[in-house]
Amino acid sequence: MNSIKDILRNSSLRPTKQRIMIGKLLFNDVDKHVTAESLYRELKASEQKISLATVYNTLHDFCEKKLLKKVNVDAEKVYFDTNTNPHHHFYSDSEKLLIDISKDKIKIQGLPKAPKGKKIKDVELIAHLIDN
Amino acid sequence: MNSIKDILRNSSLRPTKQRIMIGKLLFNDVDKHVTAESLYRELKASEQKISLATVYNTLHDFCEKKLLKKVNVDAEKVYFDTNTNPHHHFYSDSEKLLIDISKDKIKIQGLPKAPKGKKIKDVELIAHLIDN
DNA sequence: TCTCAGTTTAGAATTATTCTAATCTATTGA
DNA sequence: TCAATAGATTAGAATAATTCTAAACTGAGA
Repeated sequence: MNSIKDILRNSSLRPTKQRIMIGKLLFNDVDKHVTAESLYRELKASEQKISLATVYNTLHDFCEKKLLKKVNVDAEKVYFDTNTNPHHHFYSDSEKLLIDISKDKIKIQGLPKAPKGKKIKDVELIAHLIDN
Repeated sequence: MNSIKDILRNSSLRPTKQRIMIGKLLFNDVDKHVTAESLYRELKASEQKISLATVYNTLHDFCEKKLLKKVNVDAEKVYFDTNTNPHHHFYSDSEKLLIDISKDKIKIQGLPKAPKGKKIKDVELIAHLIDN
C-alpha cells in the first residue's frame, strides 16, 4: 500500500518509521541532492523526531542498496543524489549547488584501460562552475 | 641558485625555510599526489621540524599560486597534485591511490552549456577503480 | 503475542582542517 | 648594514563532519 515501504522491502531494509520518513522526503519528489545535515534540518523543521546518527546510517544504508548515489565535490561535504542512473554533474562552488547532467548527452573517448588487476567501476565527471 | 627559491619568488611567495623544505619534496621529483598528513609524516621522518598547520598553509598557498592542484576523490581526504596541467585521474579506493590520466588522451563531447550567469571553470573526471 | 536480530539513539570519540594569538623572520629602505 | 614591519610559523585550541558505542527500542516471523 505504501510505496516507500515497498521500496524498502525490495531492498531488504526494514521499513522503520525513520526510514519511511526519510524515504518520503527523498523519493516522493523530483530528484534531489541532500547532505546529512540538510536532511536532518528538513526533518526537524517538519517536527519529525530523529537523530543525526540515524540520518547518517540511513543515507549510507540507502547508498549500499543503490537507492542513492554518493557525490563528492568538495572536501567539506558529501552529497547524496536520488538520481542513481549513471550521470554527471555541474557544481557551483559559490552556491554549493549540484545540477545533474544526463549521461547519454555526454560521450567520453580515449579513457585508458585500467591498470592490471583493476577495472573501472564508474566514471564521475564534475564540471565546476564559476560566476561570470 | 636554488630553483625552489626561484619557483617561490616567481609566485611571489617568500622563500622561507619551511616552504623550501616542502618545495623540495614536491618539485624536485616526479609528479606526486600528497595529502597534508602524508607530507607532514614525510617531513618528520626526515627529521625536519615543521608544524602541521604550516603544511596546510603552504599547500593552500601553493594551490592559490597554481603550483599544485587540489583533487577531491573521497570525502575523507584532499589530495594535492604536483601536476598542474589539465588532466584526469584514476582512483583506487582500496589502495587510496591516484593515477594521472593525461588530458589530451581524453575527449569529452556533449557537455551542456553552463546555466545562465555561470561558466565552466574546469572539468574533473575521476574513473573509480575496483580490484578484479 | 513473544522473541530477537536489526534499528535507533544520545552522547562521546575521532579525524581532518582551520583559527588564534604570540613569536619569529625575510625583505626593504635609510 | 640594520632596524622596522609585513608576512610566516607555531602550538594548541576550536570547529565541523562523521563515526562509534552501548543501551533501549521495535518490526517481523513463529
